[in-house]
Amino acid sequence: MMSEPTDTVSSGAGAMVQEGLNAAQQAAVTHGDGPLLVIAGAGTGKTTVIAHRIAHLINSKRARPEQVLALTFTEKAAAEMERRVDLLVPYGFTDTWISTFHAFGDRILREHALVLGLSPDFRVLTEAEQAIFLQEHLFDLPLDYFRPLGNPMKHVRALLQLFSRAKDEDISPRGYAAFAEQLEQQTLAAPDDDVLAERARREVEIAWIYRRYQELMAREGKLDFGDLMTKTLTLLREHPLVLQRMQERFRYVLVDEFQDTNYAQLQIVKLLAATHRNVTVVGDDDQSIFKFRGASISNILNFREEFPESHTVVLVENYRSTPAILDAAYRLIQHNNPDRLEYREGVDKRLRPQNAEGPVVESVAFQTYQEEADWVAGKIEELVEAKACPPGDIAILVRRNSDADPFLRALNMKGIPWSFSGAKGLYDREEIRLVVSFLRLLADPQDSLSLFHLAGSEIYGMPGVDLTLCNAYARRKHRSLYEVLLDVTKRPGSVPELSALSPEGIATATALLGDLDRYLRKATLEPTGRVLYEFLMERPGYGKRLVRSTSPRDHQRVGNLAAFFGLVQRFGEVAPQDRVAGFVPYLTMLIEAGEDPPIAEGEEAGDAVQVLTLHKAKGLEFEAVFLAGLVEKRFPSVDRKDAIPLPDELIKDHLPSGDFHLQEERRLFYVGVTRARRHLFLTRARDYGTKREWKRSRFVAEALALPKEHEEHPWRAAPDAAIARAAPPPEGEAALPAQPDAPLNLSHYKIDDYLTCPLKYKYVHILRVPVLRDQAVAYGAALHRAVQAYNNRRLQGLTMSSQELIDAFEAHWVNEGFISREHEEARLREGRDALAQFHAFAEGGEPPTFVEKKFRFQIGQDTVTGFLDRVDERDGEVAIIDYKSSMVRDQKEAGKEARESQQLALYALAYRESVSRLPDRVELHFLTPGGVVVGRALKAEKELDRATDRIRAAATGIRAGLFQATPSPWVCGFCAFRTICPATAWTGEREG
DNA sequence: CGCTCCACCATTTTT
DNA sequence: TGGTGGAGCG
Repeated sequence: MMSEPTDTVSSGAGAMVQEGLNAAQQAAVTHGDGPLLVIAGAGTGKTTVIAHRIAHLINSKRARPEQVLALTFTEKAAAEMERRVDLLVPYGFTDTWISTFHAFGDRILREHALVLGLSPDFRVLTEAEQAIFLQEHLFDLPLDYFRPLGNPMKHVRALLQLFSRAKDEDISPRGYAAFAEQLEQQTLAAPDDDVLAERARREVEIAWIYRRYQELMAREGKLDFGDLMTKTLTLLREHPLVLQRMQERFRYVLVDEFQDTNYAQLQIVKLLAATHRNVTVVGDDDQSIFKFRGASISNILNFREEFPESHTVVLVENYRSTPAILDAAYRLIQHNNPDRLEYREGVDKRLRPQNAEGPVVESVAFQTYQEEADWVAGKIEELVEAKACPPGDIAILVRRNSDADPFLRALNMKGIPWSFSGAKGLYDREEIRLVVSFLRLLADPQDSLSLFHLAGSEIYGMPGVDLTLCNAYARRKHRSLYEVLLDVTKRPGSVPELSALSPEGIATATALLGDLDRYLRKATLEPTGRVLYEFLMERPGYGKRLVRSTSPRDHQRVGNLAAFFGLVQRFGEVAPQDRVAGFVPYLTMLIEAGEDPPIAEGEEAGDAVQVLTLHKAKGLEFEAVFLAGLVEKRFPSVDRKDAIPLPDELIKDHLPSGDFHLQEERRLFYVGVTRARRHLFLTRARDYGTKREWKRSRFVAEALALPKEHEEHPWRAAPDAAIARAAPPPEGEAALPAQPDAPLNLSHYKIDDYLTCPLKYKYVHILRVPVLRDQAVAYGAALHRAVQAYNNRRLQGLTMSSQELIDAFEAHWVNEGFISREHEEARLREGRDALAQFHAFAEGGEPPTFVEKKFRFQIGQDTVTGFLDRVDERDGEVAIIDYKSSMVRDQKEAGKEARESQQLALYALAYRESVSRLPDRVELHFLTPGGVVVGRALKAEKELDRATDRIRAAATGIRAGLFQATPSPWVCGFCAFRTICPATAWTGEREG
């Protein structure tokens, strides 16, 4: 072991690089050996200090460039650091390691891959790729609870997130298993504790999955981002020689944003510095805002315990903000005491303003969020016109990406350029969806949904009437749209029903099929990228048109298409053979796995108002900052746990007191406030488009020392806003001609679809756009048919054996939409089990009175029709029964579903309409492999009235031709039309 | 004061 | 579709 160098550098050394530094900064820069904690408040020159310190170590010959290791979190921060150091060191320092933690891990793991038994060209998977990996191995994994057959992918992302969190905390599969076993032991001691037993079962399952996941990944030479940290740690721990070489090599270790490090990263730093102890960490506990991704604030709070001999430098001279802004920040953050370094360690962290006093911090409230946004946009206009600051030096900071929308609209109205960092959603751009539909068609010409989309798109522009006619015909005849278009174009007159097609429509279809034919041939021979390129640039030349356009909007579309080409290229790099037929399923999996690449930057991003989330604003500064949407429940937000939380017992970051979540939100607010140099506005509204009245965020009061807000008059919706909301859509494809007198034929599904989303109704019931049936629907249908057959037999006084029942189920089985053969088989087994259970259950009961009873009744001029699965009339009691193939936890939940079922309410109404008597009860029979679970409920006049209202509402809308989409994340997430739906597509600008 | 039901509203981000 | 928190009831 080499001996530790002693601190022999005189105080004058390195004076060259210290010009312009204050005393504290100088102390940090010129600190000799041993651990150093730099507590750097916002705007106190944190990056300057690290850069100068690195330069100082090199220039003073304390260390050679290659002996310095500086670790950051983001590529951006690493690049900035490198640039700054470059300016300070007179000669090249290419050997200095300035990189992110992950890049560091990646590099040394590749260097030492063989020691660890890794392939040196291991591949690091993105999140979406991880999900695909798990999907492919889903049935190689020991899953039960976490792989519901109705939706096997349900927990995949949550599991991956959990594994990632486990790696943050340096928990190996073995460590997880030990924890799960311990829980199991506890259940032995408390056999009556059902909750504990359930928990133990799940944790054991997770531990198994975690272990298998790691094994499978290793076998295929794949790592995830978390592995870059944990495997590095393993390398350092289990290979003393490697560790020793590292310690000798990196004589000085510096860590930026130390409050963001997770437990595993701290362990790496500790190991690297274990012998020489030359570790400098720079951070600010008050700016720790990444707990959700593993940041362990105790790393910085407890640094002095880990390194008792450490020196501490506190940077408090703030060169950024006015005194008023710093006052507000300080008042606010003190509410996090006592869980702050300042309080715990007794240091004074209060920022000392170096700037002159500026305008006061303004807090403004509005009635509606539109007014709030308009005011912000107006104020920005003022600032820009008064030359107080250019647009690019102004920021609107929001808590969530979705809060940005009204502000972007308001900025649009005033023609102020903006750049929104949350602009994800490449796949939702219309130009991307079009090329995706094109590729899908090449992979499967029978994909009528894609053909429908492409034919009606701006590329081909087939007249809507023609397209609808062809589509409806195809549906009626159970043929694909492709086949129908072939007939219509190749054999004119062969389809008498379609003789009304316009010549224009036929010409368009001919062109489209011609192109398809050409590209279908190419697609088998040439790589994906080339086929796509020709489609865009040659025939029909959609891309060429965009490239030649002068509109900035089209330029952005071109940028998006270029980004998409990048994805195609990445596929080409990994695919054994790069063809469209392989690319399409890969892309489908990527999209389903939730990959969501950002869209191309707009033109004027250079000098545009920056709209950002607070998290993204960290490390930035602006002349003027608007903190918007400052109301309780938004900011501070409500605490939401991870889908599968990492057990508390396994988390190392433990703090003595306080409301963790609230403290973190407060730090986020603190980060926001301290971004501002001169102008700071705190805005909010009382109405954010929901029923409730939103209250002022407590943080506003804390920052400005305001008294408790007294309640003014209760809020009322501005009448014009209410009218605007209720008004029909101005125009566009969502509206069809109103047919005021047409009687409608409705069903439960039609009503439900319309009320879920009118545009969905239009797709399903008017345009009849074909979609692939979900496997859950196919499963349910087969189950229903079998039960129906059984009930019919019983009705006739006959019997049906369990085996016959299962045979009927298998006869109706359709292999559709399963993610693998194993999935299909498991699902078949589940169905057989459910039916065996049903058989036992039903054999013990009386036969039904009616099976598949048809009903029909009138509401106004409209007819409602449908079938009742089963009706039992016995001893003067009437029960309406509906069978469900979905899962249900217990009787209680089944009862709840029955109570809330709109379908059963409609059925009860139908029954009363036909026999003038209410059914005594309605029942849902859930057919689960564990047994039949029955939920019972009453449907009284109140529920029937509600059902009638729903029928009327749907009928009115349909009659009026109103088919405007009502998009919302959770409805669209299940909708089969989301890939072609214009309501979720971005065609370009946002409109007001 | 505690429980249950019902209405309401659906993060944050890096590698 | 699911968790949360407020309101209302016992």
